[in-house]
Amino acid sequence: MATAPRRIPDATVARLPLYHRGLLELVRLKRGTVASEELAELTGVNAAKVRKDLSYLGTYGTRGVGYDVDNLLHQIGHELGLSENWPVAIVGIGNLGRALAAYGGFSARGFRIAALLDADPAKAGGRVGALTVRSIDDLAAVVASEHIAIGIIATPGHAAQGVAERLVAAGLRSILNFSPAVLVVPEGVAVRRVDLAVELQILGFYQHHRDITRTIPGSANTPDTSAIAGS
Amino acid sequence: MATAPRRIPDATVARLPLYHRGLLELVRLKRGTVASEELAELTGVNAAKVRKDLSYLGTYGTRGVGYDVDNLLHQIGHELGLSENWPVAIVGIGNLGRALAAYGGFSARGFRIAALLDADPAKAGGRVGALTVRSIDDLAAVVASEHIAIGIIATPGHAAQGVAERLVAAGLRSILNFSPAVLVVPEGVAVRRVDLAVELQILGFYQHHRDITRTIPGSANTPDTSAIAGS
DNA sequence: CAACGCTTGTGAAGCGGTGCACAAGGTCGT
DNA sequence: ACGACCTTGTGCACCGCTTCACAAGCGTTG
Repeated sequence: MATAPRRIPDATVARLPLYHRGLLELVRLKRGTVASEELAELTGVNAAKVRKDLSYLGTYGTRGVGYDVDNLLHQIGHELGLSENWPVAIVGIGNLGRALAAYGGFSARGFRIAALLDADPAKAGGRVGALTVRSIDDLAAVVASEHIAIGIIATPGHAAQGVAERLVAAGLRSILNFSPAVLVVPEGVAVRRVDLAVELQILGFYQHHRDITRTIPGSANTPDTSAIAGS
Repeated sequence: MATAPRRIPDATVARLPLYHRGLLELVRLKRGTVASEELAELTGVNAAKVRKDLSYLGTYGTRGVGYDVDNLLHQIGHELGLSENWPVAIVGIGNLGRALAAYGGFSARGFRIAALLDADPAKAGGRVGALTVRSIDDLAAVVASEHIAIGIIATPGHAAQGVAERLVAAGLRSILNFSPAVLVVPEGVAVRRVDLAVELQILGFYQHHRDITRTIPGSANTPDTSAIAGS
């Protein structure tokens, strides 16, 4: 009944969803057990790392056999708090907010879009799928009545900090920020930032430097670009 | 004229876009110079880290004064290959693909959506903003004629690997993958994966564990949650 | 022109994560 | 029942990144 005693490293936490998805795939294929080697290949992770990661959750494997797919899936789901079916609110119903609201991938992975909010009075009252867009002023009421656990910010950058403060004031402690702004929040509030342009810029850097080194045949000793493909 | 001699660590590369955006903000505020301490606060990064990161680019700061905003912005932009104005193709014009196509943030950061592609014949020929959706079968021709440098995959997971292979076959070496699939690509091809559900699941983990430890008053010694807010 | 204050740039220590290599401990066939 | 085989779980060495602390260097002021 006791939770796993060990503290789980952040890097491992970030990979658990990956394993979770891989296991979902294996369930679909009716596979009963899986070896770390196979799960590693499926998720693009080193096999030793897979075993070490899973060992943090407890001893759920069987030596000589592998891991029971159903059981492992359940354990990881439990660790991620997936059974909670977290209600999520999206703030900012522009192009991105609408796309997120319509994205089917969330419900299959333990999340339910429970509310849509926007500051624009013209948008309030409009419908997106099965939900009605509400005013940001109703935030506190919506968070309470829908038991919202996680807030997604999909506003322009200049509005993000203000929205974050209102989310925190409403009691939320988990924020997913799609705006390019860097949020300042009180200690204890978790923020993850996904900046679409940043991802492109990182790719741009490597592309640019590949181009440069290719035009300089002298220094073409390929300094381990495998790290790129591996990331 | 020579490029900075030192190899730039991956972790630093991932932060350069952050600094770049912070500097854009400072330009807007007409600030002439900026100290590492201030840039650190603006980007949520440790000041020593800022200095070390910038030192990889060369010596662009002035002791006792700080960094010249315009110059530093230019240097980082150059390092990121930003002046290239990379032409980008989006494959998969569903909700997410359309939102990405309409996202204004790209053009301001050195990227231009130059082509939209989809496998669904019903979608080909349709218009999104100023662009016409083309068939995925035209991929090679489009990449060549538009000089596409980066491909964005916004298809469902089951189609992603196939699309990736076609992108690589067309000569692309940089892929941004929004599908939940883990792509297998040849060495030398850079892939970055942004899984929206994964980000939520990571938040779910921390939320879940906060809830657990809060209900167990004994172990409430707050083991450095600043790492959460800091990430 | 010299002394002072401020900020950079970096040596070095510390930390977390990775990956190897192997013992421990199962299963399966005979 | 026993031995061969397989896969987990983990100790350990390594590596890259982070962070501190401070000397070096620039501008400014008296």
